[in-house]
Amino acid sequence: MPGPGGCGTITPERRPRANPVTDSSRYRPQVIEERWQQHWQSQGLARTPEPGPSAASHSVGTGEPYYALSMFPYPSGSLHMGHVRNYVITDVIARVQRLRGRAVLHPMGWDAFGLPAENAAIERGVDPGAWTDQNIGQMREQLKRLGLSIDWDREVATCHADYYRWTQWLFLQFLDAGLAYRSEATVNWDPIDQTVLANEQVDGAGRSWRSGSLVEKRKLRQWFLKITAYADQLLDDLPKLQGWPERVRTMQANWIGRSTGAELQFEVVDGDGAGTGQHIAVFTTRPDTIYGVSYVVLAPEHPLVEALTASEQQLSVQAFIDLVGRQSDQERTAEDSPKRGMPIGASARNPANGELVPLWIADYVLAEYGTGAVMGVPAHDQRDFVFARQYELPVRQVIIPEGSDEHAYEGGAWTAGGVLIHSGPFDGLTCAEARQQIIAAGEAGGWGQGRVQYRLRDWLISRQRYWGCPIPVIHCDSCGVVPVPEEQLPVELPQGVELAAKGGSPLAQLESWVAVACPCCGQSARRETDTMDTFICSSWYYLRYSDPHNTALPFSREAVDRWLPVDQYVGGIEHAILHLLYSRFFTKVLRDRGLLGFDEPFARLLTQGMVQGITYKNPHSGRYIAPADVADPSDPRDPISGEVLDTFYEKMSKSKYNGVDPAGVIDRYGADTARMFILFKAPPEKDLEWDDADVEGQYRFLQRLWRLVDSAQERGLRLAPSGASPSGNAEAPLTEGDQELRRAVHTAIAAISEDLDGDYQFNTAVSELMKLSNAMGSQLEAASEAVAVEALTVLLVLLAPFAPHLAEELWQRLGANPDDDNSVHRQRWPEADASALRRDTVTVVIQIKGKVRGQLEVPADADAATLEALALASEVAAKWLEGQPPRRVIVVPGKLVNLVP
RNA sequence: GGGGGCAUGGCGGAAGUGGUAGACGCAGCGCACUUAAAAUGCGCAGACGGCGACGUUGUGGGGGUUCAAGUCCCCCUGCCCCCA
Repeated sequence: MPGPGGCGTITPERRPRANPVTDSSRYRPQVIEERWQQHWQSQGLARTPEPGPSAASHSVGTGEPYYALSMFPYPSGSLHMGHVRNYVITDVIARVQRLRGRAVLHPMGWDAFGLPAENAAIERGVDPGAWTDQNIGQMREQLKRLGLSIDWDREVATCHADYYRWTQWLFLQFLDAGLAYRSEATVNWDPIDQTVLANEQVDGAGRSWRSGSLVEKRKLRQWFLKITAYADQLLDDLPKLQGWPERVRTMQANWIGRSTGAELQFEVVDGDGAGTGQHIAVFTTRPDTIYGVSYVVLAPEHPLVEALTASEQQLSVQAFIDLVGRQSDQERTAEDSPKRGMPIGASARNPANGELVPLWIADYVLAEYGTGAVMGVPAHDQRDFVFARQYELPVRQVIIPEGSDEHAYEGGAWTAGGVLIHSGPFDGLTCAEARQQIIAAGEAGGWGQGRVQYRLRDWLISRQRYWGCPIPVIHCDSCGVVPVPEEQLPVELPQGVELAAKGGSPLAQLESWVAVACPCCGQSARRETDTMDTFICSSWYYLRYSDPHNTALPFSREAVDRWLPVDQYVGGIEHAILHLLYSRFFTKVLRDRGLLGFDEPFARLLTQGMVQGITYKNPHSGRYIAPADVADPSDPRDPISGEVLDTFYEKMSKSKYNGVDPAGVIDRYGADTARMFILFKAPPEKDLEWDDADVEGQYRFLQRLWRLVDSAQERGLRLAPSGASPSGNAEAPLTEGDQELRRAVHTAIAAISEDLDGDYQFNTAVSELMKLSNAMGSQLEAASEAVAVEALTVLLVLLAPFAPHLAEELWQRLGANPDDDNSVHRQRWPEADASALRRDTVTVVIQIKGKVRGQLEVPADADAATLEALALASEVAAKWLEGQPPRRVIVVPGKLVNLVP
């Protein structure tokens, strides 16, 4: 591949300048990029401006704060293309905002706790902390090669004690607020990783998101955060997030899953039909269908099941419970899976009409949701309908569509609205009316009440793992759960723990660490040995960046309110639910604690698409083939069998051999090419197909820019110190060529400014840069010096956010002095000059009945009547109207004239 | 099953509030430079017809609204995502 080698042995300075085809006119990113990265670092170009008079000396960066944030990475040790895309997007945003005069915070850090470090420790006997720090070091160096304008002075790592000290401090805030509690719970137990998982970490097939093993159910005493207490706020504030993608808001709303309905009490009856005093509470969103109940179903885990099961049913019920226990929630409730259940030999009384209905247990009812019991209304719920058909339970219709007869809908459940029948005093009411009145009747009769139910569960945060943030509490036999006093924070992770042991928390095995005096009574007590879910650590890191060196608090109120909410957050769609919901929850809790003064942490969210690599697969063997082993990409064949391969793009991964290493791309083309390619190839939120040929094309574009500036330099053009606008005047009007070039320049300013405002469209912004470059390529040579210099100045400033190294190099080559800090990155974003965009004549289209038939060059200020007259007089009109006057004429000034015969 | 999104040349993708479809780039073709190639520069390029100026057709398929539809409405097909 003819990549840029950088193999010349003669330094540019020693070459004679006369020959245009010299090494000095070759773009060699390998030489310039590292130099500028070091220079910028020494100049503090990415440093976050602090408020106050000291910063006022410089014109740039003293404006309103702007916070540009990428989702911080897990430090795996190697950067992949998904990271590159994420951080380049955020970097462009940060750089544009600086050029626009904003004071920019653009930080980076590490989501550094988690299982990979612990697994590496077990497999290789290394210290998880040392392993993680080494990875951080590697990744930081890789990131720096991208030329990101990150303020590294604000770097945080969640696994460092100076960070997790405050994670613990914040946990104690939750504890103090009554939002952290311990509870015995059925938990998802991962038998491979030997830990519990949050519901969110179990996939649709009931497998661990990390180990992939089937998750088991276990009862354990666990720590929870009471996110359900904020369910309403988290849902109701979603409409505030207009800068978020609609689908992310929808996903969060679905996840919270608020449903309004009623909790109704069914009294258990004995064999003679007499009440036993025991009640089964069911939750339903359809209290209006209560007269259609034909049975009540309990979750197999429901606490009353054992007591209520008739003795002759004991064996089969127990067998059924065991069977269900092996299924995941998803399997149990999937609509297409068979519903299974059995009667337990007891009955309950319908509180509305006094009827006795049988009690069942079934797999599709979950103990965790609602009350763990539902009323079965086969006529008006599809799952109940399927269940009833299967077990020959009665189906009674109590809702009919308005105006229809009652037998019209027997084929399946009628789940839409209608009018009540067979419902005693409620007959004739609409569903909505009946819901209210039946709830009212229930409240009056003591057998029901309105209730709001959420799909959202409390957040299980306990992990039986070493490499996480220790939960800062102490268990004392006499005082109970005692928070570790603030001044004793951080509770540091101890060294030398045996990590390979299975079956519980590694910390529990280190007696010297566990045994501690109770802070309350001084008696011997024991530390909590669970660590926190790493999602806790990532739920507040964006706050810490505002004040990363604070040793008295996680952040000061002043700093956090100055920088937040984050103006633009950028990251993967995979965090649409968990991380973003948890962060919103944290923000609201901390607001209620008075620690910060805003409701939502992220004003705008950009979810960038995946980076996909070209993937070859043998359709018969199912084997993936590395692109390097495919001899002819236009006819991809298996290198061994010669079979034709399937070709497609898929997310880059090792097992598919379709990954592209960012370091290799930077080595070959430089960071600027990689940045430009990624931004240009696809809109930011869409998946991006990595294509070496397109990368090559992007490199050629940067080379063209290099040559363009090189020849301008040969001509002796230098950047003007003042930057006065060469707009011409009456005595010395601009030539037509100058006007045309200026129009191209200011069109680019307007278009790119538009593309970078709010909704970011980097792909079209880059294409506008290309257009400007094309225009300059043909017109710069003939342009006057003033206009040419303006064009060059604008081109380089517009280029600066995208290809920062090249823009800076060319800026300096055109005469700016790097030593007096005249960086292209400290310039002002240009303003489009409306007078440059003005033109004397414009082309309008002549349509005949909506079809384009010709064009007309007209004065730009021609009014509708003039345009109509010109169009009617045109040859096009003569040809198509055949002498008849048009029935109708539509004129869109500056655009078209439509003649309708 | 529910909710959301998408569908435009050989390919990636452009097209404020309906107003010249295909910007920009990749791949391709032609020309110039070169002994030649690479690189570079210039040009062509939706499809069909025509030597041509042009004409017809064209944004997944079908219908509709409109002077005018990629864009708005209805139906259908396919793909993707989320929730069940």
